[in-house]
Amino acid sequence: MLTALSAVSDPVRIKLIRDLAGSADWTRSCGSFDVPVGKAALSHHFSVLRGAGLVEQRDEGPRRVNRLRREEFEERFPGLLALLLRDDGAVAAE
Amino acid sequence: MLTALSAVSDPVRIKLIRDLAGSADWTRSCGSFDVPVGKAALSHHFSVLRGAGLVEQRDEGPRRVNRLRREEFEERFPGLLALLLRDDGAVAAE
DNA sequence: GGGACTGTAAGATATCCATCGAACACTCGG
DNA sequence: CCGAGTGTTCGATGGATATCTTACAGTCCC
Repeated sequence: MLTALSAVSDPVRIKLIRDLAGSADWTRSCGSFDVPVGKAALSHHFSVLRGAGLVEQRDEGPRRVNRLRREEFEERFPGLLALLLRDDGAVAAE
Repeated sequence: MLTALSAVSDPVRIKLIRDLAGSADWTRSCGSFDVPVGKAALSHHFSVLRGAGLVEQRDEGPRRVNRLRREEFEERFPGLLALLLRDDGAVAAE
């Protein structure tokens, strides 16, 4: 539980989750997100999201594509994903 | 939103919230919680919870008593408080 | 096979934050 | 007024973590 809450307490990771939520499963490679960090940090953030059970990854040729684990996450932490996806703009405002 | 999520990503603060949820409003002074930190750190944690809008404080003679702002917090972050109060033991397990 | 591209791993740095100890402000009861 | 009790503030410290740079491991295409 602390793992999930910490994973979700980062502006970069929230943006990743939101972008991922707005795309179909397995359509977004790691490099396709517009976040202001280098690829090493990005890789780290995906690792954290994976560790929290929020994101699943799969190799597809040279790229690694992602999927938001909606159902699994909802079962373990009911309402948390919905909370993150609502209220757009609240992140940047703080 | 990040403020609230960060506030809630700490084992000491989660314990405070849960203990507070199990008590009537304005019945718990700051020193009445069984957490393994000194009073300076405890004061800091209450400050964070206050800043996140989760807790309200009031002076009552020499003591400072607390109240969980259930309705207000539920309105701003639907489902988050319920998530924290459910699944006892999940914090210690991580 | 040699580049281009994508992502990870390792090491270094820097910042944030949880904690503590000590000093201070306040209230109450002798 | 003084001491006990309660909580805050300040400065310092240590640990976690977000970030970068560089180097490496893949895959694909020419």
